[in-house]
Amino acid sequence: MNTNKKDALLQAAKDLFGEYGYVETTFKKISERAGVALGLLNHHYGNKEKLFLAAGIDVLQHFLASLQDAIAGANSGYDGVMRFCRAYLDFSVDKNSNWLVLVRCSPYSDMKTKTDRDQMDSMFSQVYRELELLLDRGVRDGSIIPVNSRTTAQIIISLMVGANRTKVLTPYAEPTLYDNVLHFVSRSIKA
Amino acid sequence: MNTNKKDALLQAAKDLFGEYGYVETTFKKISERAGVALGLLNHHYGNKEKLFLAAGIDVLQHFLASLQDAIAGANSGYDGVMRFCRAYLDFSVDKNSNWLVLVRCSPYSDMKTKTDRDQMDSMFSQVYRELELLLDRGVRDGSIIPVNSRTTAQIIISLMVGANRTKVLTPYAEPTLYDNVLHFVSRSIKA
Amino acid sequence: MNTNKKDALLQAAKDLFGEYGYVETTFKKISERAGVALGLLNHHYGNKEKLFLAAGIDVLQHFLASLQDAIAGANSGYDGVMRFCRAYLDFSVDKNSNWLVLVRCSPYSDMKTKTDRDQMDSMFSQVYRELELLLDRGVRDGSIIPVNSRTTAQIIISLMVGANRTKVLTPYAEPTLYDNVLHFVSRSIKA
Amino acid sequence: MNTNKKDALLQAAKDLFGEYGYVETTFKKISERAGVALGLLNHHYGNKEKLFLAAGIDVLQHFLASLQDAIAGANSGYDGVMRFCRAYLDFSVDKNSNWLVLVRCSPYSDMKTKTDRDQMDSMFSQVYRELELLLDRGVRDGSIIPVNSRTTAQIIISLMVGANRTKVLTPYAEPTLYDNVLHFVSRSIKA
DNA sequence: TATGAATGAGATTTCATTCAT
DNA sequence: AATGAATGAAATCTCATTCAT
Repeated sequence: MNTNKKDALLQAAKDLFGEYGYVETTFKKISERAGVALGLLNHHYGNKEKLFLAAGIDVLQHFLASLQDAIAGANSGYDGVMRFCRAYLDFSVDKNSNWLVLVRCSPYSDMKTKTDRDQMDSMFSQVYRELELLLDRGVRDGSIIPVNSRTTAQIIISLMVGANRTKVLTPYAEPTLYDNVLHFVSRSIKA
Repeated sequence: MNTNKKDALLQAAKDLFGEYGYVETTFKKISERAGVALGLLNHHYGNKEKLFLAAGIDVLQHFLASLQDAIAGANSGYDGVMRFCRAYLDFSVDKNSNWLVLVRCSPYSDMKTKTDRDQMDSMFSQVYRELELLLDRGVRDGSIIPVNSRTTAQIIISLMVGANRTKVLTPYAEPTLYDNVLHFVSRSIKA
Repeated sequence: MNTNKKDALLQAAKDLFGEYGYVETTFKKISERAGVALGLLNHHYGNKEKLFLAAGIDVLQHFLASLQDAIAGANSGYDGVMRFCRAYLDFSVDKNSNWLVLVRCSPYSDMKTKTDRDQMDSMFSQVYRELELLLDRGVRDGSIIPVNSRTTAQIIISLMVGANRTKVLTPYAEPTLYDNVLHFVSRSIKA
Repeated sequence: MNTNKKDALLQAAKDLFGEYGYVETTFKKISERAGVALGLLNHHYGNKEKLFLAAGIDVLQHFLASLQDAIAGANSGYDGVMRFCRAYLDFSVDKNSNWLVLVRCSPYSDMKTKTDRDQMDSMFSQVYRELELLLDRGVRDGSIIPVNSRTTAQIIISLMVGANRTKVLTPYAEPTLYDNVLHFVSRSIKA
């Protein structure tokens, strides 16, 4: 159904967590934005941390799907890596991706429940794995210079993370930052 | 005096903001850790946000001093850039630097008072400027390949930011990440 | 329902604001007197000032109703004015009217929210208007000497206000003060 | 001396109590306005209520002196009463009289220490006594119609009180209110 | 007399969560 | 599933007052 109240709550939560961060986002605000009763939040999602986890998982799932979509048609390892990076950065500035939920605040690393933290971690690991596979492939098919895929993946993703934060959280990012970053990555791995 | 309670409060604040983040750090915890009365916090720092700002400014000042110290004796632009990066990463894992205050949570970007946000921003800008000067110098003295200093500075700092977050906030950082990052930077700018 | 907690809170607030004044009346006292949880106050009324406003409005509404009731059957302007004054003074010493809420302290004139202050003002204005109409009628029907109704209304109400304060706030009011005031008003307007 | 710190504190207290009321006036504000150290307040005045009492007494003393000054040269009882009323109302709008200290808030009637309340009461009684004496004199010298001086004094002062509150606390007072009140009093007692 | 750092009780307010309907 | 009144613990902040200097 379109007017699914459980989904409406999740969407409102993603919007608000991304916009205001974890603590400034209250159940009252979420239920009002979603247009449903306050009590429904605990009913459907248990507690705030679980709701936050659900929001994060949801964004991460779309993120992963978006990356996999982007790299699906890559015709070389190098091409795949570049598609990966472009998709990463694009997703991070897509108005509808609710990316900020993952950026704002640290409750994912503060999560009290180990299980929840693990669930997020394992999804992030999947992102790393995709990039490593592409780097390996590139080294094999000769489109990428010989590099340690694990090490290089971590550096590239660190660069994505940092560039993204510079872009969305600071006032001094150059407009061309993302393009520059892509060139930089290309230059540093291209065979 | 040595047993300055105002300073004790600031130190306790830096410790706790770094360890628990902004919201989980309460007045009660800070005053207990500092061994002073609860009311002294508002007496000396006005309110929580101002105390947080004072903590951030303090860490940032030491950070800047540390960077400037490190690059002081550089014998080339390239050498300076490498010293800069090493000092950045070293500071970020120095147990006594309270670096986490700057990493954890977003209140610096959420700060309600524009003046406060501006104060932090202007200090961060100084960090950028130092790196740009070194890059320019390296291009001039031939130790660095011809690059746009502004663009390159932003990429390098993005990489520092991302690598640092990967290191301190996630469980999957390789032990050699920082070394790898330094090699990577070196390779990408060395003439 | 009969055991309405929202209403119980309002009643407790009226009692306590009248008895102790604005600042000495705490949320704790109110919720204890009403027999409800502390948090319900903000849930239902938002904040202390809004609750105070609600209490004032409520008293004022009963006051206005009481005045209108009293003057309804007046058979002349003069009779109406006297009924008005008697009803005013009676209400001000009625144990159940919570009149003191309006007398004690000044937060109504200190109210931060302009809208709230305006709401109170417009209700007070209605009191003036009622008296002016009666004075006009009295002048027309010949039961009152020719006076400016606006001017006279303000003087009469000033006298009510002052007599009331003398009665309820000072220790030196004569027992017959109210009767004397009524005679005084009668003498000064009767044709 | 001119720069007497004790006096400076009292003056600041009178200004601020009148402007902001009892509770909104803090020791910090007073000491800052007076330009002296915070601790001096308790040192000189003991506690807040005693300071407030000192402020009230001081205003009341000037008030009494002002009334006595005004009626000193009265050439009839009637003339004296009119001088009394005019002086009352004038004082209440004199920018330098700090009259509002007596008007704002009710702490005088809430005062915990009986002795303090009594001290204020006895000064107010003196005001009543002055007016009663004038009324008696007027009845005797034939300038005032035969009235009960005690009763009439209380009514006249009630009118002063009410008119003053209407003037300084409400937005709907007519500009000519005070003049109208004086005429009204004159008409109601003149022989 | 003068200072201002220091204290801690107490106030308002927020908010996740529970629960009767 | 859905509602929103009700709860109470906990947070920030205020401020008169004390006290060492």
